[in-house]
Amino acid sequence: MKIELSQKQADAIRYVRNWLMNKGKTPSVRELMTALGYKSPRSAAIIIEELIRKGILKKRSNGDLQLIKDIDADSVHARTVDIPLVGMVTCGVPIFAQENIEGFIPVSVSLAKPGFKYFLLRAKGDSMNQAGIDEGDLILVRQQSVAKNGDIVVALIDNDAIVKEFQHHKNCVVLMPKSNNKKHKPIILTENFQVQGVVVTTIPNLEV
Amino acid sequence: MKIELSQKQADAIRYVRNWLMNKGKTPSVRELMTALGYKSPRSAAIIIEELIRKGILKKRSNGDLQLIKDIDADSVHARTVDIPLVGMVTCGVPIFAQENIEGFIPVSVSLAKPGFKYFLLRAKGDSMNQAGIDEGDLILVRQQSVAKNGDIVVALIDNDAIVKEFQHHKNCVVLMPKSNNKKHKPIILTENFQVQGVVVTTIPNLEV
DNA sequence: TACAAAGTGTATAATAGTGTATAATAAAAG
DNA sequence: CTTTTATTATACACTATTATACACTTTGTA
Repeated sequence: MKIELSQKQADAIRYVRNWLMNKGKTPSVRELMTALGYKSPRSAAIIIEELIRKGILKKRSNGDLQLIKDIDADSVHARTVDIPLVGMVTCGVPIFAQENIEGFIPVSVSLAKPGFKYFLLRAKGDSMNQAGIDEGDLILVRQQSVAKNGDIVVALIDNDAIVKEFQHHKNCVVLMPKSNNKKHKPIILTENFQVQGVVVTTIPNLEV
Repeated sequence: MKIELSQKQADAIRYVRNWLMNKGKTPSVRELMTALGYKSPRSAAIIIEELIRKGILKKRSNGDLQLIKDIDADSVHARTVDIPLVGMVTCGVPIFAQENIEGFIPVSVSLAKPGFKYFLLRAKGDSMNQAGIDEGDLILVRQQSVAKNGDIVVALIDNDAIVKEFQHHKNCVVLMPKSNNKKHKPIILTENFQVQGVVVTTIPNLEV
């Protein structure tokens, strides 16, 4: 199924995706306006309406946008798969639920191997900079609920997605930070919590 | 039944929980304000109003807040509370005094249950290695002044935090070492000494 | 007891940002 | 030319946040 796109609409999609990758959220109407060279918010709003009508964008309940499908994926790059970018993790909701997914980013199949389930996460804070993960990086995570000692895992703690080193001891599990910054503490847990996945690789933030 | 929470609201809940755990009361509007990074009490008040509306907080007759239901600790999302790490115990100073606390470490609420007061202690020496406590281990201690026979208790003797097995006899209390090292002797005390707490669990050799 | 200081919850108005809608204008097409 | 389309300037309603003020309680001190 081919979708007809105007030049401006294609630009808008690319812009939304880049904004999503670099800032972790979709742009506002006025931000899209200036990015596309318009001088009125109405112009950008019309582009958005069209893309929603074509099923590429969606409007969430809170008003934010959501990038449903990536238009490059089915046309140009055959050797990529669309991996969901998980934003704010909503309380009590599976990490792959619709409301957690900000959009889809094409990732090379040499990283995201067929047969496994992956998601992308945006790193915040510097608690993992010793492990090569800096603020704003995108983290490619393979979904699995088991981990072995030394794995860098993603876990949901206190309504936040935490990325730390997994250490299983006799009675408990400790999630260790890999920062040299003393302010980052380990987290001590019982065994009855769920690991969301293990980090495969990180994609450095292109911006800055 | 799921409750939609914004990030700020989730932060607020965690903050209230920790405040409750460590200070025995809920924070004031302005304390929550600074904790959440706001600059106006109105902003924190709105968060509180929302959480009251969602049935998570409640306002008592005297105006204090009350944490009605913490989001149920299911297997996916682990909840934590910040437990003070007590370093060197200073002479004559209560164990929870500011000068004794090195920092706070998040511990799962399934280990540190709300309603009790806990602290973490670093084990030194090998007097408890038979009981699975080695040098450098972190010990999670529930604060209480009574103990029953067989409990591993923390007691302050001669300005030192001692971890030993509690045994109450007719006229005296004996603190038994559990080491196979002969140099560690039992300590015989009269009843007028203070038990600081009982050991809940130990975390092997955590470098913080 | 009286007073002052600090901390409390609450309320108001102002600001900045948001999405959206209207009517006027400019460009393109018939 | 007229008609249609795209774009503009502008306004409106809404939300989040801010600075600030007010009335009240507690607390220590003179």
